[in-house]
Amino acid sequence: MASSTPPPLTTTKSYQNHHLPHHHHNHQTHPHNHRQSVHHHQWTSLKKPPPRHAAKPPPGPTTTTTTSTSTNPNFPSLSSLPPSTKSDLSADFSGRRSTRFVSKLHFGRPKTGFASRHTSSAEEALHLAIRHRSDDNNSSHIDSLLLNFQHKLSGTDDYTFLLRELGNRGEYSMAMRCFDFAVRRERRRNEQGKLASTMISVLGRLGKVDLARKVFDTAVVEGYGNTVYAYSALISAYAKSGCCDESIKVFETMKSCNLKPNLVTYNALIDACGKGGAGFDLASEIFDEMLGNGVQPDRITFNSLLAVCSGVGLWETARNLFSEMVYRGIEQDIYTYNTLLDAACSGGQMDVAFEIMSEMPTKHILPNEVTYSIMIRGCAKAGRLDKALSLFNEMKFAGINLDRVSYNTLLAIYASLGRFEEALSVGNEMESMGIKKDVVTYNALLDGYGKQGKYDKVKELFSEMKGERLSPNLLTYSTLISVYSKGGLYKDAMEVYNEFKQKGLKADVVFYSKLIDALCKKGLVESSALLLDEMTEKGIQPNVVTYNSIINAFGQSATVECPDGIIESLVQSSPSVFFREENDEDDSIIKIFDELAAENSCHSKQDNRIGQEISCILGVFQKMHNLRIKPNVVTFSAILNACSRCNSFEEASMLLEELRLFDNQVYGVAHGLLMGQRENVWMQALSLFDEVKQMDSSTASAFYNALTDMLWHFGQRQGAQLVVLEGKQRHVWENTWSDSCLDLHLMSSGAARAMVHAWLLNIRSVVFEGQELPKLLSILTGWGKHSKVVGDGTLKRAIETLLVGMGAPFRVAQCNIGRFTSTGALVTAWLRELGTLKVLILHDDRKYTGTATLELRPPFQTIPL
DNA sequence: TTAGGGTTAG
Repeated sequence: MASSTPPPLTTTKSYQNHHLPHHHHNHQTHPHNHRQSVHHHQWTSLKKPPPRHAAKPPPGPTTTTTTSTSTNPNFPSLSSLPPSTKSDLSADFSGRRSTRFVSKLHFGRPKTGFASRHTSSAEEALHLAIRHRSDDNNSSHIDSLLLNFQHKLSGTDDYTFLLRELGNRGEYSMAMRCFDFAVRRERRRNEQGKLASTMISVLGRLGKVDLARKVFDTAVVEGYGNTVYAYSALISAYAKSGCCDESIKVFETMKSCNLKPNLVTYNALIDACGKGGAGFDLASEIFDEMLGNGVQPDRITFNSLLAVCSGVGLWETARNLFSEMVYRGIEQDIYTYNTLLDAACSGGQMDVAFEIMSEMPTKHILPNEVTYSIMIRGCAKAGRLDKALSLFNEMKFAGINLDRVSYNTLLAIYASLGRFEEALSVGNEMESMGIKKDVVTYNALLDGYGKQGKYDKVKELFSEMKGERLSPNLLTYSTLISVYSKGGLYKDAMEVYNEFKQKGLKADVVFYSKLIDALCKKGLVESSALLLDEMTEKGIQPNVVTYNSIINAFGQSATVECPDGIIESLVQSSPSVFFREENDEDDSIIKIFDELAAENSCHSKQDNRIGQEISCILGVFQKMHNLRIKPNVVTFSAILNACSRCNSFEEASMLLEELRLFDNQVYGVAHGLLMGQRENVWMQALSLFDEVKQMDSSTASAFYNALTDMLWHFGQRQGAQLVVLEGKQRHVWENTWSDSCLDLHLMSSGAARAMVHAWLLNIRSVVFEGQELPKLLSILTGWGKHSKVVGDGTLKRAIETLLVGMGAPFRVAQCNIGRFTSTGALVTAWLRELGTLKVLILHDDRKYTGTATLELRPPFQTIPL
């Protein structure tokens, strides 16, 4: 799979990992083969090595460089784990689906399971503090309460109990007052230090990392903060807020103060890698450093490493880590299993996930509500909604109560399907169980109704939410702004945006990406480019999602030149170094909405903005490359979709050819198939298809849809059919066909049309083998690829045209306008007609004959669309 | 010091 063409214009190697073959070293002297004693249990060294050692040759080198194996023979470095993926493609192409980490964290998880040595007076004080809390955020009553109790409370244990319990109830300002009170009355530094670490930990748990930092800084200045505990607590606080860089800075400071990091410190750091999305390499380095310093990893270390894998989509690595745990005699717990399951689910390995889940009871670890949430979400993402819903029943049957997350998950599934009655009834059940709807619940409903264009309902829910005194958050606002923009309700979008600003909330990359996407979908590339500038100036780096949205906007119509300035601004190589101060005059979002709302009201010709040449994509791609934003499979699909919207074969083929310089495997396949060089690229194509199969079903089907659409569009119809059959064979679309039914829903029109031909040919061979066809034959189109959009019958119309053009006897079913039916007898008769085979067999317009000549098939063979 | 939910690209 090595590239025949070197990447261009580049000093970095960011694309080369697409081409690197794996190094299968066969070193007999690999450290794994020489493991001897194991620190946990003597007997583990007698056990068989884990299957990976038996089944695979010793793994090749990885990126980390370390000498820890020599300093710690008990615990080899993780760099001896097998490669994280067998893929020849880079992990970037397959991509992690989420680019936001911080908001995925949920703060306020109560601290449980610690043995507290507090007195009953402390409990009494807590109950009084809670009972008398006021709604207006005024926590001053706790001061007098503490004064009353100070003689009954017996030292640090009581105060740390109060801090933790107030923290568990979200009462951080009361906790802060309690902390100030306790520190003031304490003279012993080490006791003050304990209070400070507890306070930092409590604040970190609640996501108040800036406040935690203040407590820490004060503690250091006042001479009781320079402890491993305080540093570890601060590292953990940054970890919980997803601030990996900050965690590492604190860690470095800690070392420069000659404090020796311990197991908790290292675990918190690895946790920070997971939550901050730092990638496995960094976590692995920290792990190695830990070993080098003689700190032995434990269950939590491995659980946190697993979480890193799950976050960045390294399923294979997660599996290997799990084996490593077993091999090392480190016991697994429910966290281990849930995290492993999460890694499997996000790696699209649902079957494996179910297998793992079924093994849990044999290890005496019973699935809990977290396990079920993970599995349900995995099923839902993989498009197995029936399975997701049945898991809820299984869960109830197993006597596991649905909690807030489970209810919200279930509700979100229904809302995303537009099944609002069921969504609302889940909401009611949830409330009847004493769980109030929260921001997440409302965000799911707003998104669901918004996607269906039910704007009145959106407005109603938004005010209902505020009526419940729930505070809309960043996601609420970005959902609403995107919904309104896509619906062309720019005035509403602007109002929501103003409210968002008044709240003092800060936009992030997802906020901008979502808005850019919405504007791109309206063909407003110019405005999108403006926003791209603005976000960069604000110090918010666009990511692959942002650019994918922009790429999607190209080729919407191939008639208009790129407006002056757009490309320059999209492609300019150096983003502004100076961050802009925020003020309204400078706010592009307001300007844009203002203008659009005005145009809207005088019915201006906004559609004229649509239409960019797809050759511009090359510039955008180059810009991504310069910014080291790695294109992924969605970028690929977006580019192919742009090609399908372009009528110029030359432009499309040139674009793909140029893109080969960036990634020869991926774009080489697309280009080769387009040019009719099937024999040359088919092996590469098959391995690309195998890679895509590893992704979740919607990503995979988007890939096949885009590729077949493009091939069909440019007349490479036999090629399109071969591709679509590969997709079918890999179960990209579920239950595609039987002798009696062809299900085309979730397919693009190109994929669907190629599939109809293939299915009819298959049926024909059934007939010619002398078998009888079923009495009734159906072709289902659903609502096409955008099946969530009510009333979008593009696919249905394309299939109808195709069937009529072939003279096939299928007709729209009376009871279901998305279904074409015919009788077996009629279809048999038609298939036996002389001319039928000819219209069924697809041809390619272009065949590559080894030289640069094109072989065009004669026009009389043309099959009508 | 460890696990699950909301958002973006198709």
